[in-house]
Amino acid sequence: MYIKDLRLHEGKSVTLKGWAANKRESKGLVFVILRDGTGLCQCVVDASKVSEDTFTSAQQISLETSVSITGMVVKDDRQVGGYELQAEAVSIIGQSVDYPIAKKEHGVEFLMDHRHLWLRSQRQWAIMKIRNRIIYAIHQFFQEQGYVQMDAPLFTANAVEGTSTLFETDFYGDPAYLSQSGQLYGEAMAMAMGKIYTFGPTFRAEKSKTRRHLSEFWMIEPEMAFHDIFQNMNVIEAFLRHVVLAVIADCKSELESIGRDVSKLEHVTKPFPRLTYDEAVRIIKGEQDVNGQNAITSLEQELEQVIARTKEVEAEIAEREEKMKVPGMKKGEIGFNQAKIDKLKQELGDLEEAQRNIPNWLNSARNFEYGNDFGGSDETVITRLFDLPIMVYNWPHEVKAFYLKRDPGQSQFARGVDVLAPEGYGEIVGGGERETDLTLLIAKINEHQLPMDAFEWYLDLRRFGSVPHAGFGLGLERLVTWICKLPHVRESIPFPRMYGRLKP
RNA sequence: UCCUUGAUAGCUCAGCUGGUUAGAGCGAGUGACUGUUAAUCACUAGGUCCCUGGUUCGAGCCCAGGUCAGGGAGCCA
Repeated sequence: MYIKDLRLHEGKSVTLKGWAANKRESKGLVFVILRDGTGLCQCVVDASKVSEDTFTSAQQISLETSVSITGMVVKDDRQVGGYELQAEAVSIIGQSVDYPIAKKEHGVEFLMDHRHLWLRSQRQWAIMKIRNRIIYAIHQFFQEQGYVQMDAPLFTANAVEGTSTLFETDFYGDPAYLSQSGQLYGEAMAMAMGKIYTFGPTFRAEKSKTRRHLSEFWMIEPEMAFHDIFQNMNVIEAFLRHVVLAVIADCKSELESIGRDVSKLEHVTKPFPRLTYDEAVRIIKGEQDVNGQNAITSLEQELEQVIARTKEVEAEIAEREEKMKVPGMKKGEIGFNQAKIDKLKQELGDLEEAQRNIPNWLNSARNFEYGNDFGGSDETVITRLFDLPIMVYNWPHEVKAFYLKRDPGQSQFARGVDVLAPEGYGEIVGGGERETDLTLLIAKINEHQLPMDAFEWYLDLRRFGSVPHAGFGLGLERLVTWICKLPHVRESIPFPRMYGRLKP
């Protein structure tokens, strides 16, 4: 019997098994908020209605103790799930002594050290439910479109992209590297199946400490034979739309409980803007407006707003601190003011952070040099102007991977495409059409100083029935982060692995 | 690797220009209360002020070096 099904059993006696998410006690009454993975339910234990043993057990329940409670299902609109259990019998399954995560705000480091327990809290629970729905939607989309799922190897002999970001391991005495991408293997399989997608972990040893980076993340990499870059963009757009709409349809309450504004996500029903690199650069530098908005001036306005808000927050903190100095304030009121001040101080810290960052971003946008790849701040600057994902294609070939096809008309460009998520989230997809010209490919491998013998098998794909093909890679955690509007990727995966974090 | 901010009770933090015995709220424990939603109220316990060295009559506070963490850059999905 699960909490989500209580409404089917109104007026009947049922048994729930779960964990105590909260407990309150009065004389002769114990209130337990039970959590079973499907929802929350308040259970009321009344001393006058149950045996002495049952009541003693109820009193012994502490935070996160696991229990089995039998009782009558009663409708009660005051409750979270709309129902309440009036207990008849209570038995403790496993005690929980001094549960570390209190009903209170905690710092990042403390929560990350207790990730194995943090996952039980409501917000993390909701995020993981959404992650699960996203994963299911991804498989649904590709399976329904006739793609074959394939697993690429995780041990590899060579780098796909830069060599500086590889984790080296010992493979029977020889160096082997944890995979940065399954794409080259995906291309091989696409020549067997037509359309494939990989779905697995990838590893990057980047010493990055930002809100967007993990050392271990899950990547979805579709590859389609007989597709060019424009068909590729069609697939990306249909795919992202399908996933977002599936989450909106099936995870309404989860999105609501984490405070996500669903109307912002609903914009994905509109066609995704497709910009060339040249256009995108003009927008970043403020030379071209988007819907009457200018990248540079709107960022300057934001900086002004941040400064104004900082003054407001500082004034409110000072005012509340002054009030608290006056003697005779009630204890409850002191607590209330203290909580407010703590919140405001946190906001103040974020605002000060923004005041340090925005001028740097403005500088980097104003001085953007044509021909460079976009940095994190450039992505933020441009995506703030849009309310749905944008696709940027035709990049200078020097800044992109060796396997991307040169544009036949303009050989300075490679047919790569990046998808940037809105609301400042940045790159979630990178992909493009693959180079089919054997000579150009060999030249590129040499140019990137990659070991030719490691790529002989890949070159075979061009020697034996080469066809135009394209594909892309989607970072699952970045997608989850955007859809949930999380402040950091670390909350988008059950146990994040990142620079400086290997436990728990 | 670089820039930047920080480390004080189990947790979140305050601690003035260096000054005697380091504080609050929450949590925990005990007690009161028959319907609570982070319940409320009273009392109690709880500290190697991150580490090492220095300046000083005196260091939680100043200086130097280190460790760990937050944010950002580079790199990337």
